[in-house]
Amino acid sequence: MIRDQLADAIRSALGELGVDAPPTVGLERPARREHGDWSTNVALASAKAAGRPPRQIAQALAERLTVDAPPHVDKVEVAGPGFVNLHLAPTWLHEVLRDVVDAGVDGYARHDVGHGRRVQVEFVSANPTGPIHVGNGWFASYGDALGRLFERTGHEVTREYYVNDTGGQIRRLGASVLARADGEPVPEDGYASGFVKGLASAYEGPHDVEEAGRWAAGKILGFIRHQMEAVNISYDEWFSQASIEDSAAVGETVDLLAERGLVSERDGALWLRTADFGDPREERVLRKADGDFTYLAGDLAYHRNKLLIRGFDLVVNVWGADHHGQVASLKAGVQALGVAPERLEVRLGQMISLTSGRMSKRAGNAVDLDDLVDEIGADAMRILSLSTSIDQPTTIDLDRVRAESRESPVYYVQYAHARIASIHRVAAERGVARQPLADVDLGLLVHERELEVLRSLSELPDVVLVALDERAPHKVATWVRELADRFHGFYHDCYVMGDGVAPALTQARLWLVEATRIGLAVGLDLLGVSAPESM
RNA sequence: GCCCCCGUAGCUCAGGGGACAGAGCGACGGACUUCUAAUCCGACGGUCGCAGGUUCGAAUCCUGCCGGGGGCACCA
Repeated sequence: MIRDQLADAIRSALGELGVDAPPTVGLERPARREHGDWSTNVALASAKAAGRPPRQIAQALAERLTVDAPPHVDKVEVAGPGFVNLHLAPTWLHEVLRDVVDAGVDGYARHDVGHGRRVQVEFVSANPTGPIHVGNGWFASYGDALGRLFERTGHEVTREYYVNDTGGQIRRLGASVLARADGEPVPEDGYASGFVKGLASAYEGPHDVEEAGRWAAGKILGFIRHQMEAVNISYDEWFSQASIEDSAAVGETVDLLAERGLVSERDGALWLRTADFGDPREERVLRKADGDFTYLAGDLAYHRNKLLIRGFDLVVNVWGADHHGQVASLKAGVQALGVAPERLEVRLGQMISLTSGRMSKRAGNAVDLDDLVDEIGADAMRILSLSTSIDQPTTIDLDRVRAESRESPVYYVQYAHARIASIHRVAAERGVARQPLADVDLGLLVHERELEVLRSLSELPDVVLVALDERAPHKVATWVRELADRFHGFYHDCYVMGDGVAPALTQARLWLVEATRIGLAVGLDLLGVSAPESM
């Protein structure tokens, strides 16, 4: 990789100058073209320790790198307070093209930082009391895309939906179904949605809230699964909460905590001491005075199952910010079970609301995910939800989303892919076969539009790693848009085939186009968006 | 009261120590006899909420304040 070569060269040049290099040599791609292809701030960073002015170090470094130039470097300049800017010959980008083509869709920007570690991503996990809504869909895209990033970086991923199929929730659902079936109004705390009403008319089981609730939850879950598949999401596991709570798992988990000497009884309740594990509260209740376990106890049993029984190396829970209050006690409880804290991550997504107000099933102002998908399509929905950080509270203006759906950024990117497919088709029609890459003169690719495309492609491996580290799949969306942007510019200014394009240039450009196709395909796949051959 | 997130162009958002702050949409003006105009090009548009601080350098980090959202149960 070019960066390593440059970093090594800089490090050894600094050594010859008697300057201690910082542990990592800061090398970045400047935002401005005139600042070169790569730029280093080592002179600025090491000035203080070296006791020399940064520009003086930069000057000496630039001279060394000019005399003993690393591969592709053809001009070195000192700029600003002490940056050393490296201007590279286009050959470095031609190597990028080869890297992309050699690796292909399967291999380019694939990393093995995970070393096969088993990661579970749990997301959505909305109660099966009705179809999931657009807000849930936002986190669904996020969780799935995060899983894709983990997969591409050498992790083994399990996508999981935790199904609340137990307790009061289910009884309220059952009571709502029975009330509807009897033609009575649903209870105050019930579910009055049209979906439940529709289910009720089909219910033929016994007049029992538990039975009716379980039946309805199963039906609803089937629908949720369908909603998820409609946005290209497939779960590996639908984990039943009842399977935890109806088993001895909760009691066992509490016993385990007791064995560790962290549990005490007071006022008829059982308390877990959590203060030592980063919880701002001293203690949390595990078993209420009425003998029932708390939600926390059940959740700890579930997480014991994830982390100690199934033994995932890393568990990532994607939650809405309205569950913020659960984080500290859960993390503390998991540590109390003896699990290293870094094995459990909770990503809180800020609230998604509609211009008409916060979405709520109870309030009845939620818009079902599948309704929006029917209108704008799954790909537009995914790009829309994956274009912004989950730290950003989002307000969706549905009228606007509908109105703008035809101009969705997704089409911009997909169109680039379709154009490429079209070029390949036309080339085949005209009998223009691509020669083996080794026989093609990539040195002909010197147009600024061509180089811009290649610069974007060179960034993808870094983008993937940063997106992974920051759990920020939207960075992939930003990148893929930029690649498409540069490709459209190339497409406009640089004909691949046609009058006045020499056969050798056609060959080089066909490979550039192919490399772009690979980049777009990788980026779109990471987002779970389709890459059409034509539009 | 305490905790988390956010405040960047008219709107929706990127950028989250680096050199003159970006994109889409909206509004303005151009470009199709070639591989898809779902495209391209140009111009317009900003006290990066406010005030201090750290730094060679702050939209970015720290502190305080203002504004918005969320959370602080023997509920799930």
